[in-house]
Amino acid sequence: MTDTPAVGRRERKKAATRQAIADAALELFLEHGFERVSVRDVAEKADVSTTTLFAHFPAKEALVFDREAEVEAALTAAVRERPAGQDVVEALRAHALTSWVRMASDPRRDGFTALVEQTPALREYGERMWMRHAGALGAAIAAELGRETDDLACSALARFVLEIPSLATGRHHSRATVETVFDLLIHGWQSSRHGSGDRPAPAHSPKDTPRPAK
Amino acid sequence: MTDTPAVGRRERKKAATRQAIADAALELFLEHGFERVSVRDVAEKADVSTTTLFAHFPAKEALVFDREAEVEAALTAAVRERPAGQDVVEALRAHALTSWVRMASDPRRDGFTALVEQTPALREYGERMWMRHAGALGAAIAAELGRETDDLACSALARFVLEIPSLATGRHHSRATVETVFDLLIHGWQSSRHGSGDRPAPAHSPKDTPRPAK
DNA sequence: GCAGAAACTGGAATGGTTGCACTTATTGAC
DNA sequence: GTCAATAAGTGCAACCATTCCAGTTTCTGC
Repeated sequence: MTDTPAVGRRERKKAATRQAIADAALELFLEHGFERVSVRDVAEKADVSTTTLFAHFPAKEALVFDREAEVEAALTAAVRERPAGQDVVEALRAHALTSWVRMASDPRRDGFTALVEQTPALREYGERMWMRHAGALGAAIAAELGRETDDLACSALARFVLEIPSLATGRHHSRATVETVFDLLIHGWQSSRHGSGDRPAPAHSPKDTPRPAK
Repeated sequence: MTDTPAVGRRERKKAATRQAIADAALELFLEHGFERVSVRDVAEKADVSTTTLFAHFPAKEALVFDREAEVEAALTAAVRERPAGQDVVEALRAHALTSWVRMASDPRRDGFTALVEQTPALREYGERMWMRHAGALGAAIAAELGRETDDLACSALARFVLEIPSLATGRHHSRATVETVFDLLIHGWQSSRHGSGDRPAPAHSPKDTPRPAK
């Protein structure tokens, strides 16, 4: 009785419908597998028409990744509202470590993670999902640095950072992955010639034909 | 009558069929647009069944990008057969400049380029296509450097390099794009604070507190 | 209240993709 | 040459995601 918090009944119902669809989808996918469940099944279980389902989600794969909007908001917020004096890249690293690594190691998400990693269509969709945010992130970075909105270096940095989740899948130590890739981004490939690295000639090299040119 | 070059009639015919399909597809797409041509149309024009079409290409979009295999081969060859003493990254930059930039500016490809850029499904498929080579390229780099096949830095480098074509689309000076991104990759973000860039702080803060630690 | 917008519905159509049972062509071995 | 094995191709029907359409119901602002 106390609050009419500016969100009307309509909006609430819409959100509820959306949530019902996403919940139904995840449950069915987890139980039977993504490709063995049709969108009609999902719509059925959520008690809506398939038309409605597609009014809320642009594709079957999107049913699994609700939350895109929030993820992008968090991403740009991480650079825009970073602690005073903090480097943009540093802010991104911090965000990656707190948000992504934490999420990856949350046991409640194990089923979800397994589902995505075992379903090619979902892995692919997930990777593209990250890249869809590259524009927004690049623009945010550029804005912070006072460069043109489509500044190449900023766009590139955004894309590279957003490759990290994809690079991390299938690797055990996701924290170390984040750290390593950020080191590479900050200091460049040049400095990454650690111990074992970059003396292509000495060890085994029959592969150095002195002058092929072309 | 002189050569039986180890490729039998069967293989030749198969290749011919594949080519006929790709040719028919490109011609129809260029004339009517990608989405207004159905795979059945393409099959029809190439005088094969749609079943056969899908035996040669895994998806409608793939009809446009035949040549994937060659592209990947060229990519790994670029690092494997680079001039003696040349850095791996240098070899990749050279490859990018000669192969990609040249291709982008070839007027014979204008129609093709326009088709891809104007069709979201094709742009997307094209971007994913590059990333599909990341595994092979990363492995090739790792092999050259004597690291583990799935070495993180190598995988990351491969992916970052393969982002370049996508970053370059829509930008005028594709050569400059390649150069800039390689500079970023080699020397790192730290060094990319060029002239116009890095004094966004006037308003709220000097953002380089050297040690916020963690 | 009421008009208009927005959410939702049911069903049919479109079109990419796959499965199946079958024919035809090529090959390698005898 | 003959033949069996195999790969390429066929035609068709089915599947399913996605969209279109023509409504109906439900909110919202006035």
